[in-house]
Amino acid sequence: MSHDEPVNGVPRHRPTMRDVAALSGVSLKTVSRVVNFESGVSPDLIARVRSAAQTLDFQPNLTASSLRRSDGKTKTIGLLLENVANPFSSALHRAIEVVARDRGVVVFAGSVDEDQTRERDLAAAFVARRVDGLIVVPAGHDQSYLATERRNGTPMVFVDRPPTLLDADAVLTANQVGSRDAVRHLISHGHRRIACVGDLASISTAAERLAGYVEALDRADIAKDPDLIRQGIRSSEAAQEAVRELLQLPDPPTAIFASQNLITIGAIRALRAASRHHQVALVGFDDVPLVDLLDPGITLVLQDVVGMGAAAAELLFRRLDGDDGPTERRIFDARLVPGGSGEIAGPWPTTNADRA
Amino acid sequence: MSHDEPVNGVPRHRPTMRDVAALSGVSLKTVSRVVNFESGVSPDLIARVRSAAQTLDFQPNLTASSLRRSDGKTKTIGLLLENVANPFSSALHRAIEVVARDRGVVVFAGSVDEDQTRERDLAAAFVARRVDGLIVVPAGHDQSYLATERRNGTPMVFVDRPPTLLDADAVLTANQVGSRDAVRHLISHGHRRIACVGDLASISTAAERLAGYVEALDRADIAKDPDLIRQGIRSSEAAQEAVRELLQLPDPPTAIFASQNLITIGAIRALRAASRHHQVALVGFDDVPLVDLLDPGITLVLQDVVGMGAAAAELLFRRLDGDDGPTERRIFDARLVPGGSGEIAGPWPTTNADRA
DNA sequence: TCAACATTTGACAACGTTGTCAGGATTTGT
DNA sequence: ACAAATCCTGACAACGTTGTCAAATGTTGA
Repeated sequence: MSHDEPVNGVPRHRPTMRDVAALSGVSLKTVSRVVNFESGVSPDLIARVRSAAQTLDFQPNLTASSLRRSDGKTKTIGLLLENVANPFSSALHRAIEVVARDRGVVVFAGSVDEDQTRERDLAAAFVARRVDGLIVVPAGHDQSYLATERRNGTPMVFVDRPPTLLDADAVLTANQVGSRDAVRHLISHGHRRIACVGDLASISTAAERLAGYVEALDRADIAKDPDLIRQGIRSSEAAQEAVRELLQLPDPPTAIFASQNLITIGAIRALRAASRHHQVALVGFDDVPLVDLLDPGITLVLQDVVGMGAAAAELLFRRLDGDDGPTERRIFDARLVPGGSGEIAGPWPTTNADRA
Repeated sequence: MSHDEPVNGVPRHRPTMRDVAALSGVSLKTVSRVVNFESGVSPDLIARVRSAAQTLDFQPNLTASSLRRSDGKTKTIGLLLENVANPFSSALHRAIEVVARDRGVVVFAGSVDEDQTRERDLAAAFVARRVDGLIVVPAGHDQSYLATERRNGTPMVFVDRPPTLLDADAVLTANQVGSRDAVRHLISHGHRRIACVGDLASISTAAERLAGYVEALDRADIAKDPDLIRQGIRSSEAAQEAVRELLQLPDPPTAIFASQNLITIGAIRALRAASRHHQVALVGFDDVPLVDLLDPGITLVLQDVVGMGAAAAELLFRRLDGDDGPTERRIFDARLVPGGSGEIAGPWPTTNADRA
């Protein structure tokens, strides 16, 4: 007796439609029809199939189904994040999941860790599993490896950073405008020696935020001091060290613009360690949890992460629904939220140019 | 001419092994052999197949492959979290991903939102896609719906909360011991009127933490005052309100045990709003970001989330590798980390029973 | 009563891949 | 030079499902 032989009607392997068909005495195709709620099956057979499916606890195999189906859809999307555990990524993940859930679509999520190779490998792993679409926060500077996949008809939406060497939809933050506003805010509170601490210049968001800083200084006719511009900061520890050094300059900054959340955290620690947190102004780009509980509260430039995630998912599903219009680029504003640290007055006259 | 007719050798649909075989002039099976690095193919054919695969940009279809393969593995696991965006969940996710990545396994992640129906639906969605295994932070109190799936051979590991009405592996925190230690810590710092603010009593972790609180009071012969025990708190806002009310009691608590991170945050806000944060002691269970920057810093009981995630993934993969020993239950200690708020002295004599 | 039609059902092939097996080519031993 | 062994390759079926089509049944109209 084979180990697959049914034991009093119950197969020893995971039941298939074939088993349900055998138990209910109908053809395979009829089971398929019942399972897929197709019309034109007699109530009698529907009942028999349902009952057989129930006793066997039959669960349709969606992978086999999507292999055979003409649309080939797996009801699955792939999400490439910087790191599933960081708050920006996981908020995005959540927003996307909510939209996907309504459509019965489940989400593969993975961390790219700012590593180009990981990005390609992960995308390939998702494609190998035939996801219906991809949402990507890219790490590398060349997404041309996705070109064939795009031609094969897989929709993809980029979030936070635009695709490079590939034409695809993107949902972005107005980084430069947000940063310019942040720095203008500091200027309007009497600062002119303003430091900018940022991530790798090769990351597009970091570059745009630096550009916003530069733009604000230029408009206010403030000379840029290279000593006050620290880029390539990869961690909150590095940021803390960078700010510590800034504070020890002969002519230290009276205000700091931190272009990313980990950097903001490092800056807070450095200012506290030097007991300068009530003297040196600070504005950070991107959310930092619980800053409202700090003293002073931290002034932040907030991105609409949830809105961006929802927009990316909706755009992706619109493409899946057949929209093949030209690629879109949706830009979300970043909003300055005063918290205290950004309103510490500097030595120069204050202006109300904030909303000029 | 059909739309699938190859145009100068390049098929108009996503290329399959059949296309690669046609272009390289070998059989389908030989392509399969080359793609899977099977031995016994002549170097000449290997080269021809490789080159054809390259020109067509052939990507093997893993879903078809796992359907046909004898082991049926999809190299995919499903992860049911409370909410992908909360720090506990996403740290777990991350730790699991790291282990899975090494094995070429990708991760479906979804939020259960403390909703029993969502839990079942999400598990069913993962099973329908034939994940190789499941890691579950359960919401409901009956996982018997997974029994057939277990019998079908899908390994599953529960994390943070044990499965109910189902025998399966679990990775848990010693909640009661951790909470008892937290409350004992408060007692040793001179507190006897200690409030306990917790989540729904129906959540096993919340119940265990309450039990730890009770145990500590009992051991110290402190009478339990029902007014000081607030359960069923579902959000940081609710916690803030609950603590506000506690502080207005005729005989208010001198210390608070917050049995979960959102509750800790609510408690911090309430204490600050009442300007009692330097008078009323606070210990929170579970991590809260940036609490070391607060004044006072917050004393926390920390779980080893990363260790738990890694352990869960390793246990799952051991099962996938064929280990069919009895179900295991791994318990991780929770560690009290003094931060300041838990060491605020109470009106009663202090003891050094902390590590009795 | 019988053709024409509508309804319900099932046989069969196919989705893209891999397991089984047999056949042909090549090598080895004598 | 021939049998036996070895190596390489491909034909075919199968994984669990759905699309296509034809057969079987029942119903209607004249």
